[in-house]
Parts: sequence; C-alpha cells; structure tokens
Amino acid sequence: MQYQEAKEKFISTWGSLGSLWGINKAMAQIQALLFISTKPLSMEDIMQDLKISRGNTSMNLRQLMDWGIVTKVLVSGERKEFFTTEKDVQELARIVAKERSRREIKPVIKVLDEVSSIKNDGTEKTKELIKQTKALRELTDDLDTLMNKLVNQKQNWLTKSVLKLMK
Amino acid sequence: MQYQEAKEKFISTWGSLGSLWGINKAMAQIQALLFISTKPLSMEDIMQDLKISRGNTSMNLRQLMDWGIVTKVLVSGERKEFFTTEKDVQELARIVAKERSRREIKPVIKVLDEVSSIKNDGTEKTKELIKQTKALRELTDDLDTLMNKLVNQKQNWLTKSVLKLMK
DNA sequence: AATAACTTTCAGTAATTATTGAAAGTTTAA
DNA sequence: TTAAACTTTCAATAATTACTGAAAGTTATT
Repeated sequence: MQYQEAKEKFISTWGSLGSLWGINKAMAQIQALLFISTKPLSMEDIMQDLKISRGNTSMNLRQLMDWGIVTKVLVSGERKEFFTTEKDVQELARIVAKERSRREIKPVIKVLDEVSSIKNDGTEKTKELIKQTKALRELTDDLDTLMNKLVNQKQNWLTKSVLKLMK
Repeated sequence: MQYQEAKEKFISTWGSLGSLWGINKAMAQIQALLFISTKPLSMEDIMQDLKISRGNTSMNLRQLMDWGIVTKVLVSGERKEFFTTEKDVQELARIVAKERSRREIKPVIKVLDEVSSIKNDGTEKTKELIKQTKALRELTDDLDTLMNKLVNQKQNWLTKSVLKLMK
C-alpha cells in the first residue's frame, strides 16, 4: 500500500468512525486530514483534498473549533486562514471525553435524577421505574467519571498501570 | 412529576441517547420500555405504548435480540411471544461494550494497523502518517481494552476501587 | 473609499436513514 | 388440513441529516 491509498483509507475510516465519538462524517474527515498533515492547511486545501464544498468546509471547521479540536493559525505573509488540529492523541481524547460528557452525558444524568426522584406511590411500576433509573444513573455517572479521570491523566502512568493490573 | 410523565421522559431521553451507545432511536426506546416494565411485554404492547408500527417493532426487537440485550420469554397459556430485557445495568453495560468493541472498534484497529505499516519511504508526510496512526492505534486499543476490562468485572469491586483511587 | 481576497450564511437540494403497512410466511389449535 | 393467530419481510414513503453554491458579509490592501 502506498502513501496516497493509506491516507485515503485512514481518512475514510476515521470519517465513518465519527459517529462513535459523536461527530459527523465531514467533521471527522477534516480532523483526520489535519491530523496527518505536516503543516497547517487552508480552507482551499481542505476543500480540494476531501472534495467537499466551501460552505461545508467552513461550517465543519467552525464546529471543530467549537469543540476545541482545531485552531486557526496565522501564516506570515499569507492573507488566508490556516488550520491545524491537536496532534497529541492523549490531549485529543481528553478534549473529546470532556465535550461529550458536557454535551450529552451530563444532561442525561440530570434527566435520570429527575425521573428517579418522582414520588413513590407504592405501586409496583413506580418502584420499578425508580429502581431502574437510579441504577442507570449510578452506572452512567461512574463510567463518565472514570472516563474523564482516565483521559485526564496527562502523563498516562495511571492508565498504563491500571491496564497492567487488569491484564 | 407523575409516573406517566416520568416514564415518557425516561423513554424519550434514553431513545435520543441511543446514538451514544450506537443504536437507533426505536431500538433504544423499546429497550427503555422493557427496562422499566415489571413484566414481559408482547409486540402489541410495545407497538401501542410507543406508537410505532408492527414492522418497525419486529425489526428492532430482532436487532435487540442480536445484540443479546432482549430475550423472548414464553408466558404459559399465551400464544404470542413476550419480550424482556436484561435488567442488571452492569450486565447491560458489559454486553454493549463487548458488542461495540466487536462491531466497530476492532475493525478500526485493523485498518489503523494496515495504514501504519505502509513502507516508510523516508518522506515527511509518510513519517507523519505512520507516527500519527500508530499513536491513534495505541490509544484506541488501550481505551477499548480498559473499557472491556472494567465492565467485565461482574462484581464491580475493581471499578469501585479504581474510582475511589482517582477521586 | 474602492476593490480584491477571503469567509460565512442559508435556502434549496441531495443523500441517508427510519418507518409504515400490507402481503407473505409461520405456527398452533381444533 | 384448515383456519385463525401471530410474526416477518420489504417496497414505498416519510423524516432526518448533510451538502452545495451563490449571495451577503468581512477584512485587508491600495
């Protein structure tokens, strides 16, 4: 396999994996492209490489910047804007975990809290609803906390040692 | 908040959360309904409660059974089939983690391996592609392993102690 | 202050994904 | 073995989501 093929394979795989970490295809592909690029790219570069429209590129770059995954960089002597992504995978994971937690998991925990605190009228079905939503709330909270703690370890000694412990 | 409202809130929240654990809305809602139900439900029950068609119910129940989350139960004296879901959240998490790993993460790791093992022709861009995809492969593998190990602990002493350790 | 270089917005459209419902299929009971 | 009770399948359609491209907006240069 040659460079070009490998590059395309990486970008398309990472793109279709976007759903796993909660972002859309174009967003994931732009991030992938920047991730393996040796220098910052302009909007024009990205459009041409991924064959997507200017509007699409602009919108998705914005979202990536909202997530804190991509940043604008100024290239001296150039009028247009250039973009680059976080290159360190640990830091990338940290950002993604934090954002997903904030955007999706925390709101769900809030709803589970509300639901599980309805008045217990003593009926079977109410008891079951309370019991099950409480259990789900606990689990969601534990996994959320754990994920955040893990990826937060800048030096990943803890992750490594936990992994070793468990093998 | 009364039972009915709480129930609807739980089902719709869990449904829209489906994307987070990789299944579609109807699938997640059916699972949610079964999860808080005190007894197994028939296809008819599910259709009526969630206001979805027979076909949709049938297809999504099948998928839930494929995942191993929902099982058929025979109710004596009844001709039709009844369904129930795994009620233990730990076990549920274990199944979901295992399935997602198998369906999505493992195949990605395979591609990352292929891509990162292209011939190093010494150019900058090739070196960058190899370096970055290798880093991503390591991280993906670590997180996958960790997640599986964690939810695999039937008795969750390890999870608890790791959580405590990290707080 | 006019113009060129560039970016953003958004209505329209395309692509994708989910849902319906009725016909075909299957199982059980009489 | 027939018919009723039930489930599955799948082509058609609806709903959702993503993408385009051109016009409007912004910023820098002369």
